[in-house]
Amino acid sequence: MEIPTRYNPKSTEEKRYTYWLEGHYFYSAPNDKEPYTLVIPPPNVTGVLHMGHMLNNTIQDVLIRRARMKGYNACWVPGTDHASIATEAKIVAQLKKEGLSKSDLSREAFLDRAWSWAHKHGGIILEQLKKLGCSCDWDRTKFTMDEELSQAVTKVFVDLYYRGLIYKGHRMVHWDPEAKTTVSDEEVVYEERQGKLYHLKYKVENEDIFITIATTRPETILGDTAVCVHPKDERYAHLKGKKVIVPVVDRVVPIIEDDYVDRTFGTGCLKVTPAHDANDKALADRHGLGFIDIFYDDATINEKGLHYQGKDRFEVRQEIVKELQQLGVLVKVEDYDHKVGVSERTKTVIEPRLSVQWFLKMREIVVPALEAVMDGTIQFYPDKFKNIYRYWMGDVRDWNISRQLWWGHRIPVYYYGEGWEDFVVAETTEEALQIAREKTTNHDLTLGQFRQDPDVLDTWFSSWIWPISVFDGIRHPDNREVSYYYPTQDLVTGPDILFFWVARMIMSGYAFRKKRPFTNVYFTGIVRDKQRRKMSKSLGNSPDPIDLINKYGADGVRVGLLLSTHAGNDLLFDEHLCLQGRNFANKIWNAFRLIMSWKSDKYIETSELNQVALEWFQHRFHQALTRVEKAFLTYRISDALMEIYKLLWDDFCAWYLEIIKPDFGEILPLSVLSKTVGWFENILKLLHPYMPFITEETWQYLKPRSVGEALIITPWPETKSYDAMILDQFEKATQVIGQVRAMRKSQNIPHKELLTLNVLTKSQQALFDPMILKLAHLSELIYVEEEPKEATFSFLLGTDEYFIPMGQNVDLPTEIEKLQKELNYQQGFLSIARKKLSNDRFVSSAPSNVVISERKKESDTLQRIQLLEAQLEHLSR
RNA sequence: GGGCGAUUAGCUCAGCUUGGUUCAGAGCACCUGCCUUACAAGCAGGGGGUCACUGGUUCGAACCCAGUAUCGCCCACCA
Repeated sequence: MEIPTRYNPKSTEEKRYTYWLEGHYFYSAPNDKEPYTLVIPPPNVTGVLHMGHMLNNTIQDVLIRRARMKGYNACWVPGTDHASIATEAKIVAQLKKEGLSKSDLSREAFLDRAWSWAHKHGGIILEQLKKLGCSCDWDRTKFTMDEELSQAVTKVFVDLYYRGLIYKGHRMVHWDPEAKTTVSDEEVVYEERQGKLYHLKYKVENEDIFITIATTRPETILGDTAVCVHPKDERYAHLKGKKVIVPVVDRVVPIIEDDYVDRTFGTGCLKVTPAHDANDKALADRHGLGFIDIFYDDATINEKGLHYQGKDRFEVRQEIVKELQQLGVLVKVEDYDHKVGVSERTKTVIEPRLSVQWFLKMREIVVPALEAVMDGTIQFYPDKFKNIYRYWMGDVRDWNISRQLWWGHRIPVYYYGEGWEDFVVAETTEEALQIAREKTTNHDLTLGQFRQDPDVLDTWFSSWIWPISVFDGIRHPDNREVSYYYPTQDLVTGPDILFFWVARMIMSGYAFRKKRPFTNVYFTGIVRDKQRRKMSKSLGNSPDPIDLINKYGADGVRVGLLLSTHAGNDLLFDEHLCLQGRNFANKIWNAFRLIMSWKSDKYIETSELNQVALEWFQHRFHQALTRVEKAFLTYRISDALMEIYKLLWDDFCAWYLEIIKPDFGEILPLSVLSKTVGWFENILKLLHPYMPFITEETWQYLKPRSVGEALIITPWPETKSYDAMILDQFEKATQVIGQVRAMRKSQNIPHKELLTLNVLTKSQQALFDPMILKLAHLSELIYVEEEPKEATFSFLLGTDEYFIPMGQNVDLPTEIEKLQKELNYQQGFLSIARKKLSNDRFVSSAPSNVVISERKKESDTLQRIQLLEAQLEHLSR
């Protein structure tokens, strides 16, 4: 095989991904091995891969590949989410382009369109994940609206209904007038908006006095059913029990008193619009008031709004202010900034509205879910999210699960009477009919008299059971798959869906399997640009991930993303990171080429130098591996990568390969070459989860491999203990080399001129001397008893002193200055140590080992000062 | 309004749980010199930080405590 001089990511990636697919390496089925399971956070079926997905799925792929190599039965389940409201919005937008609206189509025709859209776009994002290298078991690909998963959703609804946890309620809900549906509390986001506070005066009935209220939404006076003051407010004491006339509509409404009112805000008097404000509704309930709904479902004013009927709420706001002014009741207008709730999906201002909806009771279901996270049964990384979780779980309100949409799981409720009062809940219409017949004792009841609830369920009502439903564990709780794979191991997701998804999966896990759905949750950060702006389509600051892959290679992009990601920290993405990843891939490729270029012969004897190098690298490798394992224990995935990065680049390439690199024309002993290949292979193993393509590619070139020897399934190296002393000695040897190199540089001594190094030491450690000789270009290294007589350059390491004979053109002043600087530093250091030691309280209070080490510092420093002074004197002569 | 977290080199972050390890580490960026026969997507060398601020505890504080400032996040019905 010809090895290309340059690594070619594109051809390699296509070739290797096909190779893995054909080898069925991603495939998983229950067996005797211990499972390691991941379920993908299902992206929206119509979505396109963005940087957040890239990060999230790269992390999952690292985890699953590592688990696979560690011998687990690794299973990563991919899939997509139907994303009820988001997808429906896209279809509606598509219709709009054709001049159609949703109501122009029948439900069936609309769903046909949605399905064809889903089929057309559904595969795109998964194909993109393949480009990234994701090793999902594609045979298991699931969609939340698959028949099997849809039945699970229905079963869960029915089950919870009969457990008394789902109920139908007339409540104040969040209404999205754009999508014309309710949304849950979590789907409302609050945005700071500049607004106005309007002061309006209402005339008191039969009297010539007025009361002034303050409101940000003057259009809602059309629905006023009272005004309210604080019972202890002296200013309004004389108005007790009286009535006022609402301007424009001329409705007579009572003045009520409630200590809910903040006397210091506005005028201390507020208007009550129970149909369009949750607080007002609560007030109205306490005081037995009625409510007047003034909106159609698109938030235009309905017939209650007189001449405003048919106009949009914001338009009406402008117009009614003018009318109020003309009526002379607009007292003043103040600027007022406040938070406005908008729909997460459509960004439309949410309209609080009274409506009949389906709710899931949260009180009970939350209990085991909260406990599991608090007692560590489920671990969050980083754990600061525990607090946030606890706070939210502590006062979560019932979950509004019904949506006035068509795309989604239709609510399994069947009405058989005239209105919406008589209904049955069942998994199938047949079952429903049977129940209804028994309930009504009307055995002539027919399917024709049945109407299924028109609403669908919140998207999250299907994804909250995802870890169970992908293994069909709802319909068949004891099936082999779910028994084997559930609970899953890790969940990797963004903190933005902590409440939407993570919390609810934990609830459903306990509600339906009495077990946690996963053991660990790794929260990724949000991918931002360098200015810390969230990456988004509208800002145009988000690179196309596929472009990046084409430019830097999938491995390069993966490394770029992972190098700077710390759990829970936002990732400030910069293309430069990918460049670093690509350069790293290049480094691997060149190390590989170098090794492949070496000739070997089994009859050549291993030199002392090579033995030393091999000895050291073994310890260094196991030190790195130990650190990698430790980092993974706490999901410090970027730390682990950096450790391997340095192992390959600094230790393997810069030191090890340089040490054993044969001189021109030399041939390596076979045993050295094969051991070198072995260490390189070990590094490839550690690197494989991060950079699957280039590692598999080089792995396959290194040796002929059978199907069972693919890197992707090669066992992960065993951690062994290592000798820190040897690593220290090596470290010291590298410092000697560095000092000699620096000396050469400052004195312009060419590499070709071999030098002699004299060492004056108390602690002779000659193990790495051969390496020093080679890499510092020395002719010899001599241990001496005392300082050489002739003038030399010198440097200190610890208490060892090194001397190099001076050549011809010596730059003495530079040398003297350097020594002087060092001397000053040492003297400063000495004074710090002495200051401590002269403090009686330090000597008496500090632990003895600290005092001893301080004494050693003092004596060592003194010794160094003496050496430096002697050198200086020597040179100054 | 309530709560949580952060503030360490130009940038992104470790270190803080258990205060003392030769006066703080990494990667990137930067500076200097090198196209040396794996790699200029590289090699060798180098500079750079009163650990946000103010107090306190202690023989000793980046680390523990209190306060201040700035930033970020989550929650919340003040019209």
